[in-house]
Amino acid sequence: MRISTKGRYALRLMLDLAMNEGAGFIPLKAVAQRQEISDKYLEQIIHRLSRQGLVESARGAQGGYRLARKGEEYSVGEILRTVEGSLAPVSCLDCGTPCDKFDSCLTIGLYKKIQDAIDGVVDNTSLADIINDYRAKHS
Amino acid sequence: MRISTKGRYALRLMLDLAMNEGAGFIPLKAVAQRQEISDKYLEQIIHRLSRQGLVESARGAQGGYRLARKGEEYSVGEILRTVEGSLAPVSCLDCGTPCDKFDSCLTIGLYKKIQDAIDGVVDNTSLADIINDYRAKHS
DNA sequence: TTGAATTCCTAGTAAAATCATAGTAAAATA
DNA sequence: TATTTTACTATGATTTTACTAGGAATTCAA
Repeated sequence: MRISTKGRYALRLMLDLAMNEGAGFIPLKAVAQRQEISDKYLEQIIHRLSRQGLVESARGAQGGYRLARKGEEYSVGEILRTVEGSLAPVSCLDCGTPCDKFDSCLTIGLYKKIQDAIDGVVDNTSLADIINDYRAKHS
Repeated sequence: MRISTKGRYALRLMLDLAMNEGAGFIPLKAVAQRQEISDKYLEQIIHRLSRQGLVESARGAQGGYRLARKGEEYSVGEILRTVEGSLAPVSCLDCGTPCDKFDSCLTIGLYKKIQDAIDGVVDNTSLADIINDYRAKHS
């Protein structure tokens, strides 16, 4: 039930961009240094976020990335799903096409509840929420 | 965020034993056949459950396994943790010893919420709950 | 007492996933 | 034109997952 580094790095990356909102395009290397993450690995991760339109990019000198929207308009769930693929605890819940034993499956109800519980958190927490919580705690 | 086969098989195994409560010791092969799971793999899984006292075993002919308690006295969380080790979404939440960046970590609060959400489901669902829900739905 | 059934325990192993690293192409800027 | 930066693909190491194999120990029944 672990969130992979991909997901965790994506979150830290997006939070870093959110905290630097308004500073224009930020080169990925700067984020990588601040977050102490391999910049080449971060590159792969942000690539997905970029293709899905979660961040905007600018090539070349003075280029970099920035959020496409405001921090409060990103849910953690959207970010995690973009890089991790799915947060479902079992694959049957993934694509809507149930497995062949769906009707006789004792456990599917439990897994749905787990999924709903996770979704309830990640879909109702925004990047801004996280930053605000943190600032409130450290002031 | 997937529950591994180990966890899912353990659940099905325990549910199978729960549904056969009162039938004495049940050989693992019977469970394996009913659940269509490799009996050798199940053996490994139940071994952990057995060492932790979740099931009782009897060796030799007419031997097998049975629940150590009643179905309503097992939470799904206990079973999953026994075989999977931990349900925490990140390792920092595992052993209580926080990582070195704990205080400056923006995201730990989020991960705690996710963990609490998952725990809220699995620690408040018993084997008997699952069976009752299923029977209610299929009557 | 022998044989069958069954748990107990340890190793090994193939495939998949994870976590990167490397290198090159393309674009933008100064 | 040189430098900076993203875009994209390929590759590799390590770890985890999901099993498989085999034999020892135990129990029961004939």
